[in-house]
Amino acid sequence: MRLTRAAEYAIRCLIYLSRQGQGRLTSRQEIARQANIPAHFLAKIAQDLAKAGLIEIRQGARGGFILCKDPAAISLLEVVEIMIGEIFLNDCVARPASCKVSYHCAVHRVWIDARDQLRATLRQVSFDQLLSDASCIPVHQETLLDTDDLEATDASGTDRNEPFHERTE
Amino acid sequence: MRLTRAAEYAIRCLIYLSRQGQGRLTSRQEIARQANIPAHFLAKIAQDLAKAGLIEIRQGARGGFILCKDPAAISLLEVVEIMIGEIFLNDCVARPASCKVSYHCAVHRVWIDARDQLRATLRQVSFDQLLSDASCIPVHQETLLDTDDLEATDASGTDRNEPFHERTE
DNA sequence: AATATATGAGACCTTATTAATCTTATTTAT
DNA sequence: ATAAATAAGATTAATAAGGTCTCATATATT
Repeated sequence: MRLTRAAEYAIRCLIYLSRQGQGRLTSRQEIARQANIPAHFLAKIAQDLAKAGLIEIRQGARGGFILCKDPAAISLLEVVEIMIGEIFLNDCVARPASCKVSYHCAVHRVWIDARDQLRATLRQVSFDQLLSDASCIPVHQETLLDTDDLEATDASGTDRNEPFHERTE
Repeated sequence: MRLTRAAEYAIRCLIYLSRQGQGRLTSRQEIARQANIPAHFLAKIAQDLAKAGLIEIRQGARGGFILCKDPAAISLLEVVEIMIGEIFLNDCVARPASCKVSYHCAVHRVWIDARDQLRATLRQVSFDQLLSDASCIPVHQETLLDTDDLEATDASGTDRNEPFHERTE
């Protein structure tokens, strides 16, 4: 009963883009590096986010991602469910057909309530509330030095606390 | 983000045993058949429940499971966490070490809150509240006629829905 | 004591999901 | 035209879920 990595990465990606500001283009490589997301994996995640209309993907040289919506208008629930599908906490809620008596079932009702509550909690959180300095990813500080063909150096995330040091080859 | 089948089966098993009443022995086969649980799988699940002290397992001829606690004293949360481990909704809550700034992280706080809320909801539900007629498993159907050679049928239908059955040691 | 009946414990297997990665396009700035 | 970037989907590796099987052990009955 755990969020997937893809969803966590999507949240990190959107936090990063929200900090950049709506409408501003950021390269996939930069996001991958700064938010510590495997670059190729991020490409796939971005496709889901684009399909849902949260970001626009710009191809070609100097391409990247652009946040389409106001961070205040994007809820955490929205992003989570784009990535993992609608939240259900148990099977008989997800597929009522699998449970003949579901409507009357006491257990069923508990899970319905729990689910509704969880979704409400996540729905109340929007991305403008998630931009505080000490968030999951380091605050971007114009590290626009060109690292060319460098893929996200996974490197055990040693740069997560020090996002501002120059990458001296 | 879904409950496992093992946990759903455990809940069904305990509902069945709760209906039988605390202290009353019921064979694994009967529970498996009535609550629609693969019998061998139930054996494995029962071991977890026994280890946690919820049931006692009686081996040998005329063996089976015995509910050790008052259904009112068993919470849904307890059973769920016996089966799937402590509930965490995301990784950085489960393993704070994986997230260097977790204490200050806004996203982290949301998941902490959501988790606490979910656990509180499940904690409030006890098994005596889950015995209503139209629950996930049928109420005491005496359809034990199909399997002839079975004699663990426990003589007559004295298993009414008395929550507090006298302990017949 | 011998036998039949039950479950215990854990190894084993199969399938599904997760988490990436790789490869071959396609698009765009210069 | 070329290099720089992402698109899209196939492929792979690792992990977990869900269930099955086998041998061991315990108990009631004869």
